[in-house]
Amino acid sequence: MNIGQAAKASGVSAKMIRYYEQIGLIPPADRKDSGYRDYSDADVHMLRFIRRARDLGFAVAEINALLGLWRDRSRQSADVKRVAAAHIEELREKIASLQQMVDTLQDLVDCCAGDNRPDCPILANFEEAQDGPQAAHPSAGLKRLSR
Amino acid sequence: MNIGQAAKASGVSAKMIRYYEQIGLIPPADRKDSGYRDYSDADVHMLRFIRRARDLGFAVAEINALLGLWRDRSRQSADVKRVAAAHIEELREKIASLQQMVDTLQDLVDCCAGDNRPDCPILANFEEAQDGPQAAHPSAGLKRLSR
DNA sequence: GATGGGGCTTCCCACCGTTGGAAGGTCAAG
DNA sequence: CTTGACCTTCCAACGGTGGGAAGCCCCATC
Repeated sequence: MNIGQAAKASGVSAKMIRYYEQIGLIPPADRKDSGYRDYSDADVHMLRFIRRARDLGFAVAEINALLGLWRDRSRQSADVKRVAAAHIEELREKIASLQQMVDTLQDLVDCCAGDNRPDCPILANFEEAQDGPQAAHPSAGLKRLSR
Repeated sequence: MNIGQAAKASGVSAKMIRYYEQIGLIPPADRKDSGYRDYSDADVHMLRFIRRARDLGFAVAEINALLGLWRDRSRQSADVKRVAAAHIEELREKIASLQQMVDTLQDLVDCCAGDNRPDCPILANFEEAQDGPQAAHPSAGLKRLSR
């Protein structure tokens, strides 16, 4: 199976499949004599797994952990649950931070006449507001996975 | 005033100040004979404005628009309001998408025993789930601002 | 057998915002 | 004069994804 077929079957673009291979998230694909990558149904299955995890917002490094658990038939579901719960927590924090922005902005917007006069509490706030929260950023990067 | 002072006073890092200048979000700073950038209180004021806007999640392109309105003494508050409202909408969509992930994941986590056995509904779902939503992506990039 | 078209290969570049570092010039205090 | 803190420019990286060029491969059709 060529990379294009695997892409269609898994929902992961050919570009991303090559990228995942490059960073070591997935093992190097077999090659045909022509040099073309050759994918099995099992490979596609794995790609679908990855796609699902990405759709749920897992970062590549987290997916790497999940893939490890997935392949490990003697895993403990507690480990999977822990990874998922941690991710939920990250998502909730992101949501809270975004929601905070929305609340602040909505207050400002509600105070703004929104007419043809120049006076605007939104701009006024932007001018005057003191040092903000400068939201802690996540970091936790992956440089190169396994291998 | 050196860039370091301006950074401290505005809450925008020196690195970012140079970057904002480079992409044209802010005009090139005056230079002293030494070649050092020289900032006025007005410059710092503008940087604080930018910082506030970034803290509220505005993208650089949006800040560019806001800065234009800020400088325009004959602006109409309706224009500002429109930009802010549009941004709120973006934020809400992002939140909704994140919340959707949380909901799905929470259901899965709730179903997971989280013990020492390998059976895990989370992994099972990742294996089986059909084609997901593949969330529409925002795009709308800034290549180079003004000038 | 030749030609064409579509898929595959690798490679580099872009996005966005931010941080880090290297190599060198400047400034102020000791 | 030396030291150290600051400034300058340039280059690279991070996450993940898409775009495109140059060249090879495979298959079908003439």
